[in-house]
Order: sequence, then C-alpha cells, then structure tokens
Amino acid sequence: MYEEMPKTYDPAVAEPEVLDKWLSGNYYGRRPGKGDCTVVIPPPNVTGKLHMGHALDDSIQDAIVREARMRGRSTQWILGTDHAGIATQTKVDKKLKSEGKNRLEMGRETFLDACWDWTHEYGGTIKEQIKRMGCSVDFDNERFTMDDDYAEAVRKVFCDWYHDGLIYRGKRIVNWCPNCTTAISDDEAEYENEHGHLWHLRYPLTEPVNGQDYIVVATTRPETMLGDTGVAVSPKDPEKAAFVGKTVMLPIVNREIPIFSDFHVDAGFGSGFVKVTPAHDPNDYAMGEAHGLEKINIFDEHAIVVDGYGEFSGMTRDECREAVVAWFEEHGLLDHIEDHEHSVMHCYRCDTTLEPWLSEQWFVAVDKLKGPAIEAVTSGRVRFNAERWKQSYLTWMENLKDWCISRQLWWGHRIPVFYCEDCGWEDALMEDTDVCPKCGGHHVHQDENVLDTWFSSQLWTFATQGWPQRPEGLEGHHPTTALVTARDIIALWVARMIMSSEYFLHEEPFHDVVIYPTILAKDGSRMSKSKGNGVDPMDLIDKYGADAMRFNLLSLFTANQDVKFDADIDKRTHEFKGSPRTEQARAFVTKIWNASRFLLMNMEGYEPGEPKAISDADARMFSRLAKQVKAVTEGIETYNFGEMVRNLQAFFWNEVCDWYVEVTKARLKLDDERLQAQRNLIFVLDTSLRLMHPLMPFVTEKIWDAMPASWLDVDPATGEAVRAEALMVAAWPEPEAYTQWIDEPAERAFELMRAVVTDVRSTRARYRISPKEQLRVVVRAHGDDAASAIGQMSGFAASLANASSVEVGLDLEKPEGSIALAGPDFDAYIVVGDLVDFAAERTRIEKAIKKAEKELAGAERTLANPGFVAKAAPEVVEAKRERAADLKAELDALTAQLVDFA
RNA sequence: GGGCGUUUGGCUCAGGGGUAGAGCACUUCCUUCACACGGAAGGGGUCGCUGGUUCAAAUCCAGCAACGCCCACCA
Repeated sequence: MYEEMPKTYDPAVAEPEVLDKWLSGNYYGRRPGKGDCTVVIPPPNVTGKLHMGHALDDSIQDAIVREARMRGRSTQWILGTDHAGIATQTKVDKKLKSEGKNRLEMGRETFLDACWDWTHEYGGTIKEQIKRMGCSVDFDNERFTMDDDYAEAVRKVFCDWYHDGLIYRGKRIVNWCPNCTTAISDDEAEYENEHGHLWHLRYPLTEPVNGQDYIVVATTRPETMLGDTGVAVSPKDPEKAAFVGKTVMLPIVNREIPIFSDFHVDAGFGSGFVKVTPAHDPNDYAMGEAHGLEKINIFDEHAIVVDGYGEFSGMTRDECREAVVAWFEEHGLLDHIEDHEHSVMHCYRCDTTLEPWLSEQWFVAVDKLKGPAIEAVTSGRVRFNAERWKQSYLTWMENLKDWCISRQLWWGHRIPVFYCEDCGWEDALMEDTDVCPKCGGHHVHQDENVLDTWFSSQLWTFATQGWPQRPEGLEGHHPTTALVTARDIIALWVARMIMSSEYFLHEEPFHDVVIYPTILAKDGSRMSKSKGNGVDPMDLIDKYGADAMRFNLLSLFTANQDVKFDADIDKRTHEFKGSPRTEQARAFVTKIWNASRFLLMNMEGYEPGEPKAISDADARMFSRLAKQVKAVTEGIETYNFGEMVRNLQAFFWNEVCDWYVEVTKARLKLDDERLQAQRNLIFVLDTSLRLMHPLMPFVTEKIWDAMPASWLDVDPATGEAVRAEALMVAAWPEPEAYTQWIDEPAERAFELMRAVVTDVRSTRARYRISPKEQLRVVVRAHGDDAASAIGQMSGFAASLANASSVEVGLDLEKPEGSIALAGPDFDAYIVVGDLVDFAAERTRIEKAIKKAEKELAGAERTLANPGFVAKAAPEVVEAKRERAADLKAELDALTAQLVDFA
C-alpha cells in the first residue's frame, strides 16, 4: 500500500514503469465488448516528429479511447504513418545530395530503396513518442500507406475509378514546382504577399486605332510575354471596343496576336489591356480555351526558358524577366513601372515560387463524388465539432474542382496504367504486365507518375481495416467513431475520406469530426521552425511528465479556433524554458498523488464495504461525486474537454482534498467511525481516479496499483472483491449507477457548515489570531433547517475551524467579547475576548451593510417592476423574493450588531 | 472580395438573459503528523464602442473599431 508510494511522485520514474505494465499486459489491442469504438490516428508523416498539434490530437483521442475501453466497448485505436510523397522524397534527395549522389543517376529502383531505408530509420521515432505520451494505440497492428495490402487498396481505388470514368488524363495548367519538378494540388500551394511591380509594356498595333499605334499592357510577369497569344479587354469597357478584333505584333517574338474581349478582365485594373499567356496562367488558360488561342509553353520543367527564344533561351524566370524588361526599355517600349503588391504561390514543401505550367496530368472528376459527400454532412451522418466547421466544409465541397492526382515523383504509389507502344492500348490494371493483352506485343510500359499522397490517405479508415481483401474486418468497426484532426486538413483529407468512403462503402468514414484549436506560440504567432518558437512535446514530458502535458493540453481544448500556449522559449538558443500552465498541471498531478498517499496511509484495518453516508458531509460528497461522474462522461463523449477538465480539477482539489478529506481526518481517529470513513474515502478516491484516468493515465494507474479494493470492485452476487488487472481496463463509473447519491439538501447543509468555518477563519485572519489558538464559537441559526444542518456537522466545523466548541441553537445569546458575523441563514459569534477592536468591527459592519443595502435596493427595484412580476419565470421571481428576504434578515442582524460596537 | 474567430480583473482564459468566475500574479498569515508543486484569509473588473430587442443584456440582435485566421484572387 502506501509504503510503495514514495513521498514525491516522479513521472520520469513512474511513467516508464506504468508503460511496461500496460504493454506487457496487452491492453492496447482490440477486445470483444459491448459497443464499438474505433479511431484512426491521423497519420503523421513518416519522417516527422510529434509537434504540439499532434500532442493535443493524441491526448484527445486517447481520452476518448480509454473512456470507451473502460466502459466495456470494443476499442481499437489504429496507428499508422503516411509515406508523405513530396516530403520524404525531398529529404532523401537532400541526403543524397550531401553524399554527392543524385536520384537521376542512381535510377528509380535504387532511389526507392533509399527511401525505404530512410523510412525504416526515421519511422520509429514518432511511434516511440506516441508511446511515451501514454497513448493506447494498437502498436501490434501498425499500418503504413506503402504496405503491400494498403497499396493494393490504393490500386483498386484507382482502377475502379478509372474504369468507372472518374479518372482521366488531360493537359491542364497545374501548379508546378520547378524545384521538386512535380505538379502539386491547389490545396498544397500557399499564397504569400510579395512586393512586386506592375510593368506597363507597349505592344505595337498592326494597324493604328483612333490614331494610336500601340497599346499598353500591364503585367507582373513580363517574362511570360514570350508565350503570349492574345490580348484581352473587358466587355464592359466601351473605350476598348474599337480595339476588339484588331491585332498587335508581339515584340521580340514577332507574333501577330488578336485582341478580344473576355469577362475575366477587370476594366479598372492596370491599363485595361491584359496580355494572355494560356500556358502560364490559369485565367489566361481559360480565356485561351474560350477563344481558341494557341498555348505556348516557354518553360521547361525547371522553369528555364526553352529553345527557340534566342538570347532568352536557357535563362531562369528571374533572368528572363530582367532581360525582357531591358529589351523593352532599349526599344522604347517600356511605358512605365508601378509598385504593386500581389500574392504569389509557393510550394508548401520547398517554398519555391510555383509556375502555372501546362502539362499532362491525371485527374479525378469530382462531380459524382461531391453529392454523397455533401449529403453525408447535411443529413447529420457526419457531425462536425464545433459545428461551425460544417459550413467551411460545405462551401469548399460546393466549389470543388477536379483533383490533380499525379505527381512527378518516384516515392509513392505508382499509377497502375499500362501503355502498349505497338498498338496504343492503355488500361489500368491490378497486376503488372509486360505483354500487351490486345496485340501481344512486348513494348508495354507503366505510367511514370505516382499518386498524390492524399489519394492514398483518403482510404485511411477502411484500408487500415482490411479493405478490400478482408471486408469482414470492417464489420462493426466502420464507420469509425471519431476523427480528431486539425482544421487545415478539413479539405485536404477529411473531405476526401468522406468522398471515397461514400463511393466504395456507401457509408461515412466516421460519425464525428472533432476539430481542435491550432496551438499558437505565447505571443499569438504561429509556431514554426524558422521562427524557432515551437515547443517540442518531448521537452514538456521531460520537464513535467506526460500526464501534466496531457492535462494541460486538454484544458486548452475549447470551441475556440486557436489557443496560445504559454511556453517560454529562449529567443537566442530556442531552448525551452518552461510552461507555467503545464507546471500547474504537474502540481495537480502531485496533489492527486499526495492525497492518495494520505488516504492509503490511513487504511489500517480497512476491509472493502459499501459506502454509506453517516453525515451530510458524506452525503454531500457522494452527491457531488455523482454529478462529476455524469459531467466527465458527457464531457468526453461530447468532446467538451476544456470545461470538463477544469471542473474535474476544481472538484478533486477543492471538494475532495480541501474539504472532504479534511472533514474526514477527525473521523479516522474515532474507532466506531473509522472503517466507514475508510470505505467512503476509498470509494470517492477510486471513482475519482477512474474519472481522471483517460486524462492522466500514468499517475492514476500508479496509484491504483497501491490501492486496496473498493466497493466498485465488489461483485454484488458473490460479495467477493475482484480487482481488474489494471485501471485502464477497470470498469468506468456509470452515471446511472451514481444518480442514487444525488442529495441536494445535504449539499445545501454542507454549505452552511462551510460558511461557519469560513467566518471563523476570516475573523482569525483579521485579528491575527494564531491558528493554534482554539476559539469558542456560537451559532444562532435563523431557522430549524439551518440549526439542524449545522448542529449535525458542528463537530466537523469545530475541527476545521479549530474551535474549542461550536454551539448551535435558535435562541442563543451573543457571548461577551465576541465578534458577530451576520448571514442570511445564521449569525456566528466568535469569542475573541479582549482582542475586539470596536472601530475595526464598526467599519467592517458598515461596509457589509452598504453592500447588502445596495443589493437589496436592486432586488426591490426589480420586484417593484410590474413587468418583472408579470413576465419573468415564476421560479425567478420566487428566487428574487427569497434573496430580498435573506438580505433583509442579514441587514437586521448587521444593524443589531452595529449597536454592540457603538 | 467572401467567410470565420477574438475583444471579461496585471497576465492566460472560462462562462453566458436574472446579484461578475478560475488559474497565475499580488497582499497577509501558517512549515499542525498527505502535499510549501501545500493550506487559510484577502484586494482587484461599470465583461471593446454605439444603438436595438426585453420586465431584465456582460450574455441575444445590428452597426462600428481593433487584432487574428481561413478561402478566393487582380493580369
């Protein structure tokens, strides 16, 4: 028992021990149960480390899963990682470069081996970190998006969609990263505002219009003029109407290009003339399509100007821009330059400026997928928490455009489309082939592209559970319970999971989408590597323990869209200095430990038995406990962690430790009450530990190890105590089983006793009377209820207030040399002898009178308002009347007291 | 441009039509046999501004302001 409990709780020692117990006990995997709780972890990048977002995400999920497990549901928290195509390939590229190698020289096969090596080397990190947090994920069933069976699922999805006509190939403008040399999706592109210029260039007209022999176009990207194939004006711009149908002679390349009108053009911007470069701008592409313009690609895959443009060929975008501007200036065609701020797209991986680039890509047609995915949410089959995210999702979904899924990478799921060079046959296949099924030729090759990483992660809820090979694996476990994730991947991931699940399984992938707030740095800025203001969750665990970190993070989880994390980071070294709130959470962990330790020190002679209220102090404690059981259960199941966690802390610290344990100390010394007091205490402690376990699993488990069986462990049929192997698999306190304890009168009675104690304590503080000096206390109750409630607990009051006696009655006289404190329910007289400071008491009473008069005046004004009496709810009116009566009683008492101190 | 969020004591934030809350910080007292990572008692706010709805507004509505986020995007 308590001998096993060291005086101070050291998470660094205890947490690994507890972890061993859980892992060796095999509690993490799925067990049969009543009801299901399946949760998939949002797959972190295989190369990643846990960041604060993950730490919060995983704390929430673990709380959900642990509570469900204790409630007897069949739980599985599926662990897995994502191959993260671009991210991994970029890192492996970098590593190879540092070794003087490059992937083009080594070839695809060797490069993929290098990627696998990298994966194996770094893949374990995140798993260990998740383990260290205490997350009860199923470590024996780990998934990876590049596993063979997962790859088969990805391939099936591709082939099915290909054959169902949802996947097509086309030449489109895509966001091209010239550094990663791949297309990336719109969602992976990031806009950044940049200070640039608006160059006004003169394009000579082939024949003058209204006496003008040139027009001026305005552009932020003069280098793209080499690929211009038209000039557009706004149809709403009457001044430009005369130019429509004319042509200009494009300088440098001497191409005659038409002027036309198109709604894309804003007459008010720039010069009103827009140069149109269909191959290098999405809007221009659309205009080019509409007006049948040629699409001329002037850049290669590295954004170098291609051959055929003389001196400009071979230049980078920046060089070319400079050279083109210089050329225009030289030839007197540079009209003028304006400063101009505009947003520029950057690659989310390498931050290179993206080039809108015309290339052959694979797309998913989303028209057929959208409808069911929208319906899943509008019908309520998928609920967003907080609900406000529902609208973002629907808006995004409604504006969804076809999804570019091909990436010009090597690391990833290769597109399973095969081409015959002999007869032109093409098909998507589940099995590789090198023979053409149509002509029998041997010149068959596979598409070189790989799939967007999100294409594989969209299958996460079902491909991790055996789809399509073992559909029975999903039985009862899909849809999954909840998806807990960050709001920035609602579109990227959540939406696509819903689309694919609806398509292949005709059901939603999860019932609840829980969006947690973004964790910002202390000053409200984003945590980022470049700023060095990020916090490593492992630093928090090192310093405060996993429980403290989890508890603090959960207390931050409200419906807010972001929260500031109070960590101090050294500005120079980026070293983590501390987090006051986490420190406070650790203090709470210590508090739980010490309170438990105290109880276990007093368990001599204990035997398990039924908790019984032998006073209102017990009854009130059990009542508060019952309410807490309900609040915690509902809090977890409705994902209201912030509020629930704060209330639970206040409950345990204030109600259990500060009042109940203190009240009970005296009773542990009484032979005839000791056993029942022990039983009651253990019952309250055991229930509390179970409630706190999903939030702070380590310390609660560790304490539970040292605890004797409580009434919760007693089998009602046999009367035998049967303790579970571990708290994490012990039974949850079910709210219905606790409602019998709710006792409002006892709670009110206890408040009266508490008020007496507080009166004595504040008087003591005011008169600087040593806590060691016993005081005589007389309580004149204002009614039978108060008299009996306080009378019943006067022993407690005496011990808590260190009073020699607490005398309670209806008609007691104020003793000589006493201070009087008036309240609505009783007057308390505290005998301080000749210490009484008449002037000070007068001041205090006058202050109290003023306060009471002010409130009474307000209450009477309200009661005098006919509208209030007529329209307010009857119970509100009644409450107000009672309050007014109480205030009057208090005022009478105060006024009477004032006389004594005249 | 569209959408969203925030604005409450020195700090960080809860709450939410009917007498302003917590933690930290602050003041005073207490090392009494679970805990000083503790206990007790205190001080401190006209809940961003302006209107409106209501018997009653910090709370609901509208407008405004400041700050922040997301989406779209101007060649």
